[in-house]
Amino acid sequence: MGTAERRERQKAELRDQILAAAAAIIARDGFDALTMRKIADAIEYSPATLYLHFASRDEIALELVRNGFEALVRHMMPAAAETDPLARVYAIGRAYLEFAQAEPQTYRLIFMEDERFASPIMLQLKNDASNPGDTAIDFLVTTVRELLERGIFRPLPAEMIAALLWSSLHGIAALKLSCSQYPFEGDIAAPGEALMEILIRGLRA
Amino acid sequence: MGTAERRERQKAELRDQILAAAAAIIARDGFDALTMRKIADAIEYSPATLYLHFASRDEIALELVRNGFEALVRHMMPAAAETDPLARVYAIGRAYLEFAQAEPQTYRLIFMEDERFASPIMLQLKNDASNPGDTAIDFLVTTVRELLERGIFRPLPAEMIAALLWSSLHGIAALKLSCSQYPFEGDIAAPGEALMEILIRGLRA
DNA sequence: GTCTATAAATCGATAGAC
DNA sequence: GTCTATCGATTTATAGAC
Repeated sequence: MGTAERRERQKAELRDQILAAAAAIIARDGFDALTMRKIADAIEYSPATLYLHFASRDEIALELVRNGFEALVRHMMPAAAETDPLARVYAIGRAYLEFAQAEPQTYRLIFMEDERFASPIMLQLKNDASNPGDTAIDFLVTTVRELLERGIFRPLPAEMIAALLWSSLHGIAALKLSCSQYPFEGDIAAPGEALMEILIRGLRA
Repeated sequence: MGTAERRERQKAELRDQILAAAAAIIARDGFDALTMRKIADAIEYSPATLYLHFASRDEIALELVRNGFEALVRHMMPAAAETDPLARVYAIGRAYLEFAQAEPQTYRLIFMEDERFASPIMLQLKNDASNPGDTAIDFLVTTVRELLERGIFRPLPAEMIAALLWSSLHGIAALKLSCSQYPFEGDIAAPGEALMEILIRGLRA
């Protein structure tokens, strides 16, 4: 445990502190409220110090999008463990909407903010086949494939079905976050359930 | 035609010029790029002049949201004229997605930007029964009612069905605008069509 | 490493001359 | 009615002292 290691560790710790403070600011006041000064105040360092760990505000934001996306995937993990594929679709959808409501600013940051931040993650999702099953959309595609193989769903492209299921749920979540009073008042779990029922009925063989 | 009338007219004209310039800026660079200075430059007046017609930047934004929403409704009018109710649902959905793609920044401004701007419009939509059939969501609710009365759709609350149809289409549009490459590459008309088919199949009696 | 101090830019909005 | 001039606050990011 030399001096170098301790320094490395402390540096990483401060980096994490920065990210945690930034995440807290976004969670409380939204992405636009994220400024270097506020982060610096929160961790009780000077703004200049932040630039020793991140090149710019955008770099912090991008890291937060990555972390946020991981949190979303983590939140959906239990649902992906459900054995019955049809029940799994429901469970995944429920978990997805739960996350959107529980961490609205994180959800917003990932999917509704600047395309500059969301796109890199999404494109990685599209191109990176290194961790099949570990990404959110793969949960859905895999499950849809299972339902297709069992003849429960009509023969349609699995990726298309998954994309439509996803985007439909996103529609509810996004509308709720952009206009909390209409057309969905209160919790979106019920409309989410109704939507999934309709969609799955429409997809059945 | 006295002097007073001319002055009134000229004042109204300048007001329209301001709104048009603001709309152009948003269409080109998005809502965040809308600043009083840029508007002033565009119409070749000083920033101070803007405050003779609008109290604040927010007031201009709110007016643009109103205008944008009207443009959306106008774009959907032809679809609402379709006689067959089932074909009308498709036509309304198509027109909706068309608008989102044709005027992405307007769509964004209405539904995906600050809730402060969207909500007043949406709440008006919710509470104002003065112009039934003249608002976008009413196009859909009325059509759904027709399909319910004819026994084509299963007996579910018309408002709920309409809200789910709308939010599902919004999901495609919003995802496209926030992440243009994934999961919907290119035009969203095809996935929109596929989604509507699945939904309507799931809604059939 | 961390700070202070500050540059350089941008913003909304206003006061007061004309 | 319109302008000039500017206030006051905000931002990201950096230079240079310690």
